[in-house]
Amino acid sequence: MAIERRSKQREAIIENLQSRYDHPTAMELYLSVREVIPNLSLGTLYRNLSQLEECGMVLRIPDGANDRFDGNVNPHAHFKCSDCGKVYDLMSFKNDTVTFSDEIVGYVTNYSLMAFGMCKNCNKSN
Amino acid sequence: MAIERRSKQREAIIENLQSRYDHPTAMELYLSVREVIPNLSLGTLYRNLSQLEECGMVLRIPDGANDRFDGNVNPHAHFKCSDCGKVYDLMSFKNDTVTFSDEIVGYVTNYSLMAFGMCKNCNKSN
DNA sequence: TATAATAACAGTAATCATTACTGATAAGGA
DNA sequence: TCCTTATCAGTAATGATTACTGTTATTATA
Repeated sequence: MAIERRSKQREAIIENLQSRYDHPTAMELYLSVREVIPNLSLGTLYRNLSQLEECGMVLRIPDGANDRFDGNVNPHAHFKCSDCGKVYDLMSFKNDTVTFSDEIVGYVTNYSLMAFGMCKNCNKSN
Repeated sequence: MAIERRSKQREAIIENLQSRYDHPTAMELYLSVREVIPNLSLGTLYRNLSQLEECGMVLRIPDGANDRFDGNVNPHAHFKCSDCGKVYDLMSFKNDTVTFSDEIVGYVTNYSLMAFGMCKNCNKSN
């Protein structure tokens, strides 16, 4: 269902997400938004994240069973540390070195690139 | 734990995976391998997939809560149809058109690139 | 500004892929 | 052949996400 009304819960969620540069999981975001709206429901958070993703205001970063969310909706690459699990924005490759702004954030050992769209078969039948 | 002994279950799993070019989920693979080993346990499949991934014989393709598996361990890009959910190998981009071998498989509307490795902080402390 | 329709909410139960556990089986070295 | 223990089958537990139910609050209209 599309967004039809405003709610302070949704506005707190998007505001929180746009004010940070880490890539919180649903639970991390939940705990953070609860500091502003203490009785925010987890179901409400999930529902709003899905709505906001659908209307292009939030980017979902697939990360196993624990997706992450990003207020920066320009599609851009990410780097996940296999050791601590943190997810960084990834701006450029240079050999095996990842550069973000002017700072090296880590060393790539593997990657996963998934493109989304519509395959030829489905395009034909629709 | 590393692999130390052979088992017909594990061999059936890797053989099945290497003989196909779709990208089965754990359940799809389970149902397929059960045609050879009817009493294969789902837990055994998951345990072996994790072991095989760890020792580099199987590639895990992150796909939400429903990961997919690939017997082709050369890291390579994938294309997922948002309509039918099928996952194709993706060999090259050309404008918005995806080409696999000589055949167009679909039209890209979005993508997700996640690089894995070790971040600077963890690299320092290890 | 009041009223009414219903989107959105809080709280909670259900779902479902995956992981962990337990006792049995079998690989492979001595 | 015997023994150690990796691996197994079967099943219970976990945990993120989704669905459901009754309540609240947004917003169009009178």
